[in-house]
Amino acid sequence: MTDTQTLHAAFAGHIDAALDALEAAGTLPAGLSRSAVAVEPPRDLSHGDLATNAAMVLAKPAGTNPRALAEALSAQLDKVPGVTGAEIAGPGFINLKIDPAAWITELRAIAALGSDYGRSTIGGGKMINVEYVSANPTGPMHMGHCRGAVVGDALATLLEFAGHKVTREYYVNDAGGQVDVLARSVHLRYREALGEAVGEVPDGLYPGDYLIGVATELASEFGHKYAKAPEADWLVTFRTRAVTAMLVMIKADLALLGIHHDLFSSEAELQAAGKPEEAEKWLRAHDLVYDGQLDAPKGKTIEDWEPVELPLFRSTRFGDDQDRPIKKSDGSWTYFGADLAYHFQKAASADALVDIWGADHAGTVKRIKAAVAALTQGAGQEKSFEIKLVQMVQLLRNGEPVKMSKRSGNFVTLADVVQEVGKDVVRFTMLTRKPEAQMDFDFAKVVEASKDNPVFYVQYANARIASTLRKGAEAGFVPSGEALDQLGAEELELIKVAAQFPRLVEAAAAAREPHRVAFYLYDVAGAFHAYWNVGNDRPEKRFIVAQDGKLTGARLYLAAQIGQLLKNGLALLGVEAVEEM
RNA sequence: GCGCCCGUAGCUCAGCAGGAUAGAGCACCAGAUUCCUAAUCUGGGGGCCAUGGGUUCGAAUCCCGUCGGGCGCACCA
Repeated sequence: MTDTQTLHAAFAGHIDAALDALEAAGTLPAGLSRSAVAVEPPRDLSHGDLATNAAMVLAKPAGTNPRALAEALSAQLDKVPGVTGAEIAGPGFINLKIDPAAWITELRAIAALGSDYGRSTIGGGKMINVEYVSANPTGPMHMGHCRGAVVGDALATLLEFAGHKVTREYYVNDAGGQVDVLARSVHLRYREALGEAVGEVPDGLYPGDYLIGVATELASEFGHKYAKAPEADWLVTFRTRAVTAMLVMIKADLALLGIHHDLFSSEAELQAAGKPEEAEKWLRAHDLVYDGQLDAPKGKTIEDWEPVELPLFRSTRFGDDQDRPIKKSDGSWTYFGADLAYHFQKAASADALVDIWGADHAGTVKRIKAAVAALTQGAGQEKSFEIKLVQMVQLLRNGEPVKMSKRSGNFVTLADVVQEVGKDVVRFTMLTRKPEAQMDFDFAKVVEASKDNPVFYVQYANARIASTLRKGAEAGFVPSGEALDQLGAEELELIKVAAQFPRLVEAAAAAREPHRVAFYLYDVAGAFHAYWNVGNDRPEKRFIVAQDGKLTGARLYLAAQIGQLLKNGLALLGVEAVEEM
């Protein structure tokens, strides 16, 4: 870390100091929360370079009116070095005009910090566990998993950049009924590999071809040993081998998107270690688990419904419709029963948990949060546990829905999509909308419109910069910070957009919203392209002005720093910063 | 029936934990290439922010109702 400070950090400090001064003078009551205070460029740039809402957000808790507080605060801010004017406007905004030299300083900060420009310490080294993907290990990744995978991955990177220690975790559901189905499906393919005519894959088994590989391996390894053997003889072996094979495939699929987890946690191992029993014991001792009967399900009729006594978690106390079983009638753990123990275990090695879930699991949020909160508090830990729901992606081809059913084997794999439209397009498309809104992903449109895809707009800006630097170098010009005072108003506008990056990173990380980074980069690219085109009409505004080496050096320096910014931003999204297109 | 999410321009979507005259892309119209990649840029038309109330100095943003769309509501995962 260097002691180079960004403009954003400096002004956050200035506002803080000014508020301290008001507190000392008795103008402002001490101890008010300043978390809502923001310094940002005003929407209308004619209002100034920076604006703060401090007077407005603090007026109410301070028991005064915004204008009066703004008067006092602007008097303080007027004294800050580098501020050339502080004006009160509208309902109580304070608009600051800044010495243009400050923008040049910011440009130098980008150069000094390089790939660390925008990196923040607001995370304070807090350890956050981000769990995402966690698809069942029963087949390859399909498009339904894609959005959560990309959002989770980008969020993890963003949190790291904002000063957190991050663990990227994948929870492997290798203990439920679906992996037994997987084992049986592989057994069928195993018999097939041994030459048996198995016919069509029966209903209830996974029909996909992707099981043939592992089945063939098992056939050559074990021969006919298990062909006629009772299930009990081979189930565990086949299940273990199949899950391992599926995970290899899943990891390869994720790698296509540039996604790599730090940790794969096994549900089966968790259960073998007795973690759910420990959790149950504690919950029973605190009257959060009891033996009881469930009501018949509502909204659905089930023919063979029978009331059974099960261990139930009192989730109705936490707003759930119904208490929820942690064990099945055969004594095995429900998904929920194992999951609460899993999250409790995760919480022991992290300060905060973030889960990325598909919206189809929304109904289980209340119970798991309640159970985990009870367990962690019981253990004397207050752990934040957030669940971010990612809405469904409706996959279309020419406006027609594409079926995504793992059962039928007729699903669109993630690998197919990445192959068809490219990793960067997939990632950027998934990240240019907020995750809680549903989205359509139409192949035809995405492929056809790929030339207009925003990702190329951003990448093109970076490629143009790279190209300019190359051309400059050919002509004997290199970026130089020597004559930056020659940069004019148009160049400063570009730097102002760039200077928002540190603030944006912090806001996006705090809100757990990586999509803001994508939209911001689009703005930066837009500002760059706009500036570039000024040079079309006015050759003296081009980056390379052959007869003026000093000016060219300064412009190339600017270009290089905008390029650095784009690289830093694209890295957060996991999108390549290509240098040539 | 109940719970969660969404409803902003013709289409696809932003709108940063209420704030200064609602934004962008696509599409449409009118322009800009003796130029460092036009995969770009400049300008224009187009919105009772689904709807009805409420909270307050101030609401697309917060709260409640209604309508519309999605997801979920088994000891599945």
